[in-house]
Amino acid sequence: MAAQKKSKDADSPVLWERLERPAAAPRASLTPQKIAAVAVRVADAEGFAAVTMRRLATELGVAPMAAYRHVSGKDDLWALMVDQVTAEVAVPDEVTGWRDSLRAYALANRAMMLRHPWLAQLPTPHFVLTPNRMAAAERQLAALDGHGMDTDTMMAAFRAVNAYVHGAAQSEVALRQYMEDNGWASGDETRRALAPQMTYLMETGRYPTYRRYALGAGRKDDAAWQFETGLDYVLDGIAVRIDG
Amino acid sequence: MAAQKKSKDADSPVLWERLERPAAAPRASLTPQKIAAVAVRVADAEGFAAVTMRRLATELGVAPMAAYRHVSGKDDLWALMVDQVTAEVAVPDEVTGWRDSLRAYALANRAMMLRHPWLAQLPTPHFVLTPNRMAAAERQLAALDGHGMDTDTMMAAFRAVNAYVHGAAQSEVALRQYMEDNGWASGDETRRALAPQMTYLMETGRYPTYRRYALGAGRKDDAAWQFETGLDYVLDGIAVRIDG
DNA sequence: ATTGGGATGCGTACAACGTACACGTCGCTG
DNA sequence: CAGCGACGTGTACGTTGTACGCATCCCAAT
Repeated sequence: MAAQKKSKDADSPVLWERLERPAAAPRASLTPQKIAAVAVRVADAEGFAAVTMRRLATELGVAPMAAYRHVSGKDDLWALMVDQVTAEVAVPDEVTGWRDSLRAYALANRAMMLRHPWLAQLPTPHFVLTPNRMAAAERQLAALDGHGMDTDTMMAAFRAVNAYVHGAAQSEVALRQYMEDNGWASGDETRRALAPQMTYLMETGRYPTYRRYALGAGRKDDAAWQFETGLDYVLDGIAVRIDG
Repeated sequence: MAAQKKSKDADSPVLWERLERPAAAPRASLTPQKIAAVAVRVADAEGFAAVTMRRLATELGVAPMAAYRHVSGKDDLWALMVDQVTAEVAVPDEVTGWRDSLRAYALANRAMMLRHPWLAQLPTPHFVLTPNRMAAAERQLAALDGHGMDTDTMMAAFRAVNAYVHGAAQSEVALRQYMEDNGWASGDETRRALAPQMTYLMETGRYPTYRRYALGAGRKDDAAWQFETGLDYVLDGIAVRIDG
């Protein structure tokens, strides 16, 4: 039953093939960082779904399986991608005071997430214990220190800001993506497209307060204002524990 | 060129096969709701990854492609799943006052997300305009109404709570999953496992404030306290605009 | 100089997935 | 009872993640 072994050894019939080989590949061309960098570039440009191991391989000019020597799989890759973009979030040293510091951190974080929308679609926030994250935490905890909060409370404050920022940025990204997927370029256009469903819902009479918002609000498309307003709530709430 | 048509008609050689057929399938056994319900059950029990079209089919006792008559694909399915669990978040009518109302909403939402951890891993929050979501929004906006905020501000407050809840619950789920994936059952066990990395980081001397937290904090494992403390920040921040 | 071994990249291969498409089969309505 | 639309089935294709063994290279010790 044993079929003859595939013979592609030395003097095989297709010897000439061997002359076509890349001959002497430059070694150590791959590193986890390079792979992650390419992955981030692809994700930024074409979305999360475009990041496949094969795609990265071709992008790196390398065989499909090559990357597996450096990352154990997609999970690893995601963690590296997250770590890389996390490094982009920095608060300048000039910023002092707990409130300015947290605020700058939040804004930088939002900007980063809007630059890398795929972050919001990662299977699970790979928050792991990375130096970049630790540095951010230390910076903010230090800013909160010395105002009479115990360490638990300080961490809770930092966490609260983080949670808000993450949630708000995520919903912002989701809205943008939803609009893009449907080809709606502006808030007005979106509302026009959604008008039928909306008027149907409104005519049930069950949403009077929402109706007033839909008709009368003026900041419906001002994502930055919405983000900062919400952020101010969080910061004000922290201020109550600190200053008051 | 046309090859002979596949003949599995009436008097085919394998006539007997036909006797094995399910004979008279009860009709209209599938509905989008039933499909979504099964999907939610599978996701709850075995995680997001276990929800495949084929799995749902076998679970429903039906051929792999059957479900596609009722949902256009996975995206549709996800939207239905989200809508279904969204219905679980309800604030009892007895609850009055903007703060109690928002608080109850937030807690119910967190509980729901912990019951359905896969929600945090959905490719993108399918927040769409569903009746369930509209009802929740109306309820909270109404609670916020009559305190001198304009509609933009009211919506910003609701959104802020939503963003915080979503972000906080998501990170809570992520932590749980991370621990589960590594087989760590408690916070202590987790810290023991992570101790090497942690002491390494601490010995760099770059994280003094974090160090104090790691050594001295007492609420590190009290997820509910952390959630509610952060929530109180948000609510306090809103209170500033309302009460004074 | 030789040679061995560990690190790196390649090729093949497989199972599982989403889903397109054409087909049988049912129940209802004329 | 004829036919038509809704429903479930079967087959099939392209894509994905990745296991596994082999080929090749660099470096170090002889």
